[in-house]
Amino acid sequence: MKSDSNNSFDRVYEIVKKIPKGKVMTYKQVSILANVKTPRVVGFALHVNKDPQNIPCHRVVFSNGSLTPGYAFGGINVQMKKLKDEGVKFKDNGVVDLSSSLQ
DNA sequence: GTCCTGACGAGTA
DNA sequence: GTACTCGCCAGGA
Repeated sequence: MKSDSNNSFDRVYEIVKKIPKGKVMTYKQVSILANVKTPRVVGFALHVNKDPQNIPCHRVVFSNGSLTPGYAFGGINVQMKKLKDEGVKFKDNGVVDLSSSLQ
């Protein structure tokens, strides 16, 4: 029957799960790779993520490098801490340095 | 079956 | 340079 990545949501999960450690991806990038029309679906997919332990939502950031405001794991500070711990570089404004961390 | 909301992005004023 | 609005899709009530 249908494969795992047959739905847009599953595709988003596949992409996010494939983000390497120390790297981040923007909602737009995920939406394009997942073949979704709007990045909004990506955010919604992560919001209803069924495998938060396998889906590093903290590696998905805004196209401007900002972190997710509604981080479901604890908050932006936790998200930032995790990303820093993985080797992701941050700028002085508290946003991810996409120039070095963008997948 | 229908309406509203929602973790965004880009364009325009 | 900043702020606001519009468009898009999917899920839940």
